[in-house]
Amino acid sequence: MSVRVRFAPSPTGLLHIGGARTALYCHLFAKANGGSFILRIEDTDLERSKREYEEAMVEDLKWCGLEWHEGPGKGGDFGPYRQSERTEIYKGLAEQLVSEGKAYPCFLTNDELEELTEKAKSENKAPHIYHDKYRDLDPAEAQKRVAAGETHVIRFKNPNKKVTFTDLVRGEVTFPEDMVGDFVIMRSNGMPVYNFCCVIDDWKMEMTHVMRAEEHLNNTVRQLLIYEAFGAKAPEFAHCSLLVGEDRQKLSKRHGATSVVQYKDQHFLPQALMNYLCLLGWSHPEEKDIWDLDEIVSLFDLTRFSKSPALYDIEKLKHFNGEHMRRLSTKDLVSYLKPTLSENHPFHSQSEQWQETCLEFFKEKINTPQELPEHLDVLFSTTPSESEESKEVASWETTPQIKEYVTSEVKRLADEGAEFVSVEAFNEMTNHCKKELKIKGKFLFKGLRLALTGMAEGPDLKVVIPLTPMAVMKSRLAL
RNA sequence: GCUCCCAUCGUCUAGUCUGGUCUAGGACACCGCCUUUUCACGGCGGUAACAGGGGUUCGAAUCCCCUUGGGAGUACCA
Repeated sequence: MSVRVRFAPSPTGLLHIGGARTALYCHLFAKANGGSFILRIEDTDLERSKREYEEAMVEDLKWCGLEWHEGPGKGGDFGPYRQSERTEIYKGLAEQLVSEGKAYPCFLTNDELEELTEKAKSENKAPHIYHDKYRDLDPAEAQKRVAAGETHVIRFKNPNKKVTFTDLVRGEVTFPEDMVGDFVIMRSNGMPVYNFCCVIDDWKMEMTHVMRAEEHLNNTVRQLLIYEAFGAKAPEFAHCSLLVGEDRQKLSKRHGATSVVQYKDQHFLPQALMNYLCLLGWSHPEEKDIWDLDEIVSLFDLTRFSKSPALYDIEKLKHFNGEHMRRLSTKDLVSYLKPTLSENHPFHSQSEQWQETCLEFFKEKINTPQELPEHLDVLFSTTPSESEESKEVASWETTPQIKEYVTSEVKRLADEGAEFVSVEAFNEMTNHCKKELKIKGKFLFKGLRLALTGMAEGPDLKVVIPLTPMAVMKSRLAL
């Protein structure tokens, strides 16, 4: 039987970094095994689920490069893929359980429920211990009350047995018999509850593996019980570690930028995000750290998962982004970085050739597009630096000599129609200062730098000067 | 409270299953040196970890137990 795994988000918000990682693992696992990756929308929470969130998630997933084989809008043999469109299936199956005596209607009101929970707590017992009041109500009587339209939920009649299963990343896990009690499977509004519809769908959609985050580990006991009630074969489970923030708590909005779309908006490279996320809980067999997804699919397997939670660190993500950016071809590099610059940035008015040379040079100095503009200042800024160092260089008696000379030289070149000061021209200036003005060492180079760029430090002048537009040069020299 | 999970540098991790080759390896960050007119890049190097305690064993980061610590769950959220 071929592998089938699903990513099943709830459209109650934007795609989260943690969700993206889970989706990535599912995608990779399916691909590594020649199986199918399915997208299923878990929108049974009517109040919180929004179609716009679903649409945004689809977009973000696509941006991540995680394509799926079956899902809403895409089709497949096991649809519909939106739980809100499958309520009849759940309803029928819930009724089946009731008729088999494996589930029962419960008429507890919210107030009663709360009271019972408080009572259990005050007695230091599990909160759910008294929720089974209607467990043994005569089925005929229950049926009558349901038919009369009395508000009710459907509870699962827990056989109260110890549950053991083998998790693909955690090994054997055992839960005690009294862990969950008679839990709700159908809400009073007729919608199923997560643990119920999740099982139905994984079963009916013939999932072979369920990969999800550790927060769901405890849910597995309920789900296993339901599979058993239907006599259905449960899929294999793999619970991967949680992603945590600085405070070691589950990563959430309050930890800052945790939505995928924020990284998209900040122009991170999706391949860098995926690469980094993948390594947060999974390790490459040869400890390689920079790669594209398709380079590791054949290597991807469940045995290399870490069991402990991983801390999400944006600084390291930036490093990954830098590495991936440097792997881009010149053409891709330009089309990646160019749109990140503001529309009126002087970069855009330069030639294609110039842009390529420029970015090939500056890519070494940055990890993210945000860092680019400040580096570009050395080519475009006409505001001289006011740092201590600049003041010192300006105070040297050789500096005015250099400035006077290069000013006349640049003027001559400009008058001749040169658009840039070429490397050759720059070298000639340097030699002139050296031979005729007898200036050398740091007095020469720092003086030249200050005169030509207005700054005391920066990248190699031989690269920077030929890239500086003549108009900028003239402005700096007050020509 | 109860249940479950987890535990190697500040962080992500390799090594744990199949004890010895681990005076614990790599990466991010940090620091230093080299190169460079400067900064960056690069190269080289450095600081830094097996939570604690008991076992088992000739030998334990690796196996067992306890303690401690952290996390998750305990909903008519998923």
